Amino acid sequence: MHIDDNILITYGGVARKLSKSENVFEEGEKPRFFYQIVEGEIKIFSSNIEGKELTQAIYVEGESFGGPPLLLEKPYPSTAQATTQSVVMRISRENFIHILNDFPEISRAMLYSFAERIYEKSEMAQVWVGHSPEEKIEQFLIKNKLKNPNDHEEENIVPFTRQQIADFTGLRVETVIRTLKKMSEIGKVKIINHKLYY
Amino acid sequence: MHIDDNILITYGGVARKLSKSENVFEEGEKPRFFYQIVEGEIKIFSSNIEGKELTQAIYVEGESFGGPPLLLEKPYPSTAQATTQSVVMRISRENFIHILNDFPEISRAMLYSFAERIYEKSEMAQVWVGHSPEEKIEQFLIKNKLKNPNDHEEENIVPFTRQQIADFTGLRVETVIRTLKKMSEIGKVKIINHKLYY
DNA sequence: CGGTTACTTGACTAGCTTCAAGCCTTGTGG
DNA sequence: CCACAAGGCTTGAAGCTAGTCAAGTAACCG
Repeated sequence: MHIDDNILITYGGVARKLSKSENVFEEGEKPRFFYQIVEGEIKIFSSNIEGKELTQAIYVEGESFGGPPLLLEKPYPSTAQATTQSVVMRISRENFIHILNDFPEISRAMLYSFAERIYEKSEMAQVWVGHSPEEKIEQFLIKNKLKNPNDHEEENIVPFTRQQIADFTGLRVETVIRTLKKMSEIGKVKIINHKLYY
Repeated sequence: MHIDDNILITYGGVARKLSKSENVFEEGEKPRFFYQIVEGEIKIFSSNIEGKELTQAIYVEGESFGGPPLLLEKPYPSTAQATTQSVVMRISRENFIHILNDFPEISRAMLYSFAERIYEKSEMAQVWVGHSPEEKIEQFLIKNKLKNPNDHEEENIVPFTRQQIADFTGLRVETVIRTLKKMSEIGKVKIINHKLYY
């Protein structure tokens, strides 16, 4: 889902710069804006009382986020945080709805984009059904590989740290490390100089 | 999300009766139809190799399901199964898209319905973040209570079997039973005559 | 009232988490 | 260009606890 920047600006869109680790919005807050990433990377996560995080998604340049809670006017179920210095454009709920009304094709694109997100989240369940760490990690790697269809020919570097894999799968770093080691021994992944290939 | 039955019929909708435990579609299949429940209850779940199931959602009369994979033309990530004798109406992808084009208000309602489903799935993550069984079960019960806003005054019966709670939370029945017992001892839930109140 | 489904309990085990400590890699500033 | 800081990775040992298996008991439905 990507709305042309010019349209956003016409409807009152304002760009804002975020430093690394800065939050765009936080779990529990009431939504006020629609956000689209101009530059950088935004991570969506929820956390429990002990501070453990579960990463729900990572969005990059051109993608939008926070739409569903905004439309429904329900508090954010998760926090959005810049993982790197970023620039996001934001626009009020009111104007966002004007755009949906004025541009049926954007409305339609949004429907497909939401469908995509539901589909991804269902797939994510596959990661969570897996009872062994190996199953979870493998599902995660598979899901991720499918997202980069150019790369299906050979093993490619996995652009995640062990901690990120842990946050996505709900495992501990140490478990991820030990499991990946085991997986590399049986040839399911390659680890060269600490870098992970799948 | 509910489309008027007459509209569905006008666009070639056909009703089909399902016995208990019969599948509407299965994980991996290619979607061909849009489904809406006329009567009964449909459970959506994914399973791993060992046959363990994770329930993703339960839909009832008037609700539709299977939309996202159909729109995206991607294989079903989960299986849909009647939990009780049911009747579902189905309509081809082509005609479903005609409806979306012919009725902008249905298209809009669908967008909000998808937003709702994304929101619910994000909330569901809260269930999975919880590392202790107690945390998971409590999150599940909270989520469920919020869905019945009429019932917020006192403790109400929980309309799920322990097995269903287990399938939703990814725990084992025995663990659910033992945890609920513990929770009833500290007053978080009530168990009267094997029935659960929260 | 008989059969089926749901619930319960106990004992045991595997393996994930936790804690603690140390190593490697990368980027930055002098 | 080098040194050092910071973040990421790795390892070991020990404990906890959810899962498993097995064997019941209780409730519900026709």
